[in-house]
Amino acid sequence: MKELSEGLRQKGYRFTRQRRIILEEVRRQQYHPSAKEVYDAVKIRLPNISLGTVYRSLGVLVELGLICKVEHGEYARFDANLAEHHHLICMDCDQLLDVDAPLSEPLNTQQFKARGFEVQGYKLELYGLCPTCATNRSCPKSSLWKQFYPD
Amino acid sequence: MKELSEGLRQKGYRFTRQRRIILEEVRRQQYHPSAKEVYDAVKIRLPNISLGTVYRSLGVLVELGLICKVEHGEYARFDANLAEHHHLICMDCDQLLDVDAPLSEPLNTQQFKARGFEVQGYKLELYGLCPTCATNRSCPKSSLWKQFYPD
DNA sequence: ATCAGTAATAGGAATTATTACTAATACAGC
DNA sequence: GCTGTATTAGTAATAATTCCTATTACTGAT
Repeated sequence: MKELSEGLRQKGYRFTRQRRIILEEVRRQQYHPSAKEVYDAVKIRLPNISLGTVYRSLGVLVELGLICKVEHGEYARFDANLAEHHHLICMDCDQLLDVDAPLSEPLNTQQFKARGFEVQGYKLELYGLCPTCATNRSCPKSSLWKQFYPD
Repeated sequence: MKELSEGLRQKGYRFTRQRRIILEEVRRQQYHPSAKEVYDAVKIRLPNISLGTVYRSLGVLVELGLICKVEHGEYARFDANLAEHHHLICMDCDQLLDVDAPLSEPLNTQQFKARGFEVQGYKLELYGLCPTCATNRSCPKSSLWKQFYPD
């Protein structure tokens, strides 16, 4: 938690119980929680927490670089995984998953300079099948089956 | 417009004036328009068009693969550019721009297979400076200047 | 061309993620 | 502990998108 208190002080922000617990709960979630899901988890420990505080605190944590925000679909999701990784949206179960692997060939961000762009970073979003759905697909009882026998 | 009427027929959808004009207007816009901006443009030609129709039609056009949807920030944007390209969000002027260039080294989507992911496609979002802001940055009256003399 | 069946539309209401507002609270420095 | 002020709780407001329903207008058959 030192990085939180240090980061907050450097920006002139205050170290509050709410901010500490919100960060702890985002870190505890293994799937990317929405603001509402963070709120529900924090509410168990701080029953009077307000949703506005969760939104504001998540914004501060993103600003400090302690979590990142993934905008996909109808609401934003948050992620305490700071290692270089990418995200995959499974086209079968529609889940958002971490792909904890750097690219085998690092992306050359200088290649866009010729066109006048100065690229400083990037986000890579992969589309396909997650390990679970990729495995089930080869099985007759898989999701592929559903197209013949829909619910 | 043949690809529109054909695509609609294949899905069992109808070819309507609204859908045709909405596609024409998205194609005319050179910057990625929001649903509201498409609505405003279409309204000049079809004064009674409703916003709901624009949203529904844009959804159908995405489904047919005639336009793509870029979700970034507070609202979705639409893009009739079907060539392989990426998007850059300028960290200075906050605009979303097309980067009309395929990667110099094509991304190897098979590299994730070892981790169980079957990657079928991807979206690459670049962060940095657009040509205009990158040029202005080297000038004293640039946006960099603003950090010393904020508005 | 006319007709019938039904998908699509117009118009407006409903939904919902996120932000804004304000009085009360609690952190930080002395 | 005291004081100044950032932060919070609670609630209202905002705004993108979707939903609802009577009416309109495509489409395929006559």
